[in-house]
Amino acid sequence: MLKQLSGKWKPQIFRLAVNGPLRFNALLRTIEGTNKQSLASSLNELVKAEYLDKVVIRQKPLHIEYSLSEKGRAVVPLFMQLELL
Amino acid sequence: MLKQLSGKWKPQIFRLAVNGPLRFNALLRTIEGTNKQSLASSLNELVKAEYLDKVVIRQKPLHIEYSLSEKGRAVVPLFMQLELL
DNA sequence: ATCTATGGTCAACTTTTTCTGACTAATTGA
DNA sequence: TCAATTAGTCAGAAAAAGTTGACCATAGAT
Repeated sequence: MLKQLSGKWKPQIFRLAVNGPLRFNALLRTIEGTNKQSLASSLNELVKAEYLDKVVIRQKPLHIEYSLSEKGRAVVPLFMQLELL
Repeated sequence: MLKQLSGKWKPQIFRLAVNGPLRFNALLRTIEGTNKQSLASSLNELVKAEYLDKVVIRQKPLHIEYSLSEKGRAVVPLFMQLELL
């Protein structure tokens, strides 16, 4: 579990995901110091571990959204408590 | 926070610490596949992050005990919940 | 005095993780 | 048609984490 969420960028991705769906290039711009490769593998791992859902949005600019899955949302309140300690 | 508890051996150390004070060589024997160096730096980091207290026991066989600090004990119930997800 | 147990440290090496730069491929706008 | 935005992949380099084996110092038992 800790292993699934550990990594240099996963915590930040997780935090941002709480505020709504994420898009690849938006993350790349908002998370300072990161890079495509790391971001891509972090996102893939979070999807594989079922914390995030990856959805292709077939609209105006065809794009992809990463949003918290049910499992992902379940972990949020616990994390918030951990952060208060 | 996740960073402070991530590492190959820290989760196991933490789990064992819940059952009572830990001793260096005992850990080295009970955690399979580990080694002095990794154990030493994991313990030091956990002490630095104040999850563990390091206490020198001045008794029969003078030794050192690592036990959960208040902060460490506070995290335990949250971890138990996380593991149920 | 020597051996064992305590709890380490140190330098060098290996493995894993992260970063960099080049490249791809589909879609959209001018 | 050309350029930009979307979302990546790939190979190699660099950095971080983990492992190994040698060594050290104290204390207790033989």
